[in-house]
Amino acid sequence: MTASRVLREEGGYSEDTRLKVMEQVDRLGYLPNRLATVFAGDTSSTFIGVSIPDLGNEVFAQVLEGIDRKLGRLGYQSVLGLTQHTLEEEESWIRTVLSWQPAGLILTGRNHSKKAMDMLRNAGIPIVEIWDFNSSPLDMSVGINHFDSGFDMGRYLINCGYRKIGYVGTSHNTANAATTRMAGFVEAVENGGGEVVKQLCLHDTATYYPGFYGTEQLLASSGDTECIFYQNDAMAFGGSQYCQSKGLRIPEHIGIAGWGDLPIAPVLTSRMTSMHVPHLKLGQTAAEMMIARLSNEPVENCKDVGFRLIPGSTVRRLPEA
Amino acid sequence: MTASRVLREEGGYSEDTRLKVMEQVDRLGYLPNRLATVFAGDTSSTFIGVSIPDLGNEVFAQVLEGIDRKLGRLGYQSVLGLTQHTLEEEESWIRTVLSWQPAGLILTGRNHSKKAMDMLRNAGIPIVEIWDFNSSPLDMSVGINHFDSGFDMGRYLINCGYRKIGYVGTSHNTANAATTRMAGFVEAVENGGGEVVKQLCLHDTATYYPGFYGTEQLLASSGDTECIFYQNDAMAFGGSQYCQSKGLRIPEHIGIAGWGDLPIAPVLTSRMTSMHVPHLKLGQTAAEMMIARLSNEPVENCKDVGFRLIPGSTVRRLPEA
DNA sequence: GTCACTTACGTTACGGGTAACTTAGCGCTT
DNA sequence: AAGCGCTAAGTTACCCGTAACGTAAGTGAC
Repeated sequence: MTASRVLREEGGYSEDTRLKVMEQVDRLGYLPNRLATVFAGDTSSTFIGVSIPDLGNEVFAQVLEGIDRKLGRLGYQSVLGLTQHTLEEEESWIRTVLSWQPAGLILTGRNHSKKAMDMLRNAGIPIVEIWDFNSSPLDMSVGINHFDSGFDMGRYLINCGYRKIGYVGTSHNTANAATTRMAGFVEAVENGGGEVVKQLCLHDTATYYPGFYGTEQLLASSGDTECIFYQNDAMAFGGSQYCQSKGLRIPEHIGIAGWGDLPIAPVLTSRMTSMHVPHLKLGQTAAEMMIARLSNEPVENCKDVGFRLIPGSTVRRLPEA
Repeated sequence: MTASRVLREEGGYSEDTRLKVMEQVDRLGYLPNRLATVFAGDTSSTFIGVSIPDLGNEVFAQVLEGIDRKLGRLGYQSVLGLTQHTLEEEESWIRTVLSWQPAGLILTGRNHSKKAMDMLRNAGIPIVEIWDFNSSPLDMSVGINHFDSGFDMGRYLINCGYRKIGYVGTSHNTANAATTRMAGFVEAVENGGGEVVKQLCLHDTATYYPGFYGTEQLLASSGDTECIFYQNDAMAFGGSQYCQSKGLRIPEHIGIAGWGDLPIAPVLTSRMTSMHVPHLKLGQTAAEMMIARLSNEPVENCKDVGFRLIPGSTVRRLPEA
């Protein structure tokens, strides 16, 4: 007991005793068993469950980096769950991770299976839903409005004078943020008198190569496409490489627009038209909200970190009005 | 107790009782507290601590993806630690994560602080050191021989006829795999009668933009450089973009060689000369070794997953002998 | 009817840390 | 010298799941 007091620096022991305890700690290489503390119910754990769809997508890797760096600095640990974009994986991961008594959960996306929702509600721990901004979250939410970001890009491309526009992305069983962006995009294009000549949703990862062959497929079936909007910058870059390999000049022959503004963008000779999203900050904000809640500080429970359109030079300039 | 037996499907209860238990489980939304089980010492936990330097580097994101996907499928959870390439961060993370009684640890790199080594030895749990192949690991190891991979690239560039070769990478307080690669590279170049005109180690992340401005710096001080070897593909790509922006043609005016063979490589119009490393497989192998050990299956304790030189077309072809 | 055995379920104890309480010893006051 | 307040240290009980053991019925053989 006295040793426990010394290790927690609780006071109520003499300097003499403290030294004796520390000596034995060193001699034995003693490490406290935090499981016992949490188990006894005296404090909550320092685990934060973090679910992420996949790490092949650089965007999510950055979000996770933002989360874990912030959590780590404040004495918490991320327990990772890669859900592969499926609600079943997420549900089974939630069940497991909750049995380890985490202090809180950070989940990517706003869709959860019914059983997952029940468990989350019963868990009685802080939950931050990230990525999709959600004004009526389970508990807390931080993200951006994907519909609006797609809509703004669609309107921008219309304003640039494009009318026959294609979309290349990936599809999953569940509606996700990318689906929402696409919906916003389609609405803006159609409102603006344009036409989405093709919505290509590949069953693949949202990375470079699918962007490359997706563009090949799209142009094969809709050769008159003037501009293509991609699910993210990696796919857009793959697409731009395909176009160049076929001798199509960007933006003279075809416009290319990405989403996410990846770290690769600043080095490209032509700046990619894209949507900048503060990924790292998004992750950090999620971690901060979580920790504020765990420290019983007041927290705004919805935060929109916003996006910013990068005009770039891979679509043609706005025509002089 | 009967409820415990039902939930573990241990047998020794009637169907009638089982149904009654399950009914209450549903009614109460009961989730078992795995902490208690582990705490009682009956089983080990299903946490695996995973330390990763950073996730901004796509290579490590892929390794982590390989690890977590495999662990997740087999019922284990990754507890993440981003060490930011420092031994101090790693040590403090190890101390914390060990207090949670993980079933095992997967650590990136072979260097650990003295105190970390003591803790790791005392922990009595399986440890896999990844990334650097290590024939005398703490416990188990899977990775590649970075010295050899640098050496092979150096020899290849010499064989291509290059003599004045530059290196652009990043530096950290501690020697790491990249340092080892550079050493192998320098040895091969000097053995082959070439000269490493400049070894530029930036205090920055190993990503696109540092590759871009590092190349600018290198060429400003050593204008006669014939070829540049980069710490990784992202930096090499940034470098190639710098060269192109200055009108330098690749490989006619300057050779570019990367390392790691990132997913971006297949879409580039000119295949990047690089070193292919099976990142995902490396992660999966680490997870498999861990789980085999935890299941008391026999495990080879050192695995070299190997690398493969991608000749590419960003360095000039071998001259006809 | 007795014994051996099985099935179904109950009871006790334990793990490691700590909250809450108790005790021992000391110095100071009156 | 008794009484009080304080500090330092010890004791007990608890958290929850399960191993190990106990027990009460039921079954079948002889």
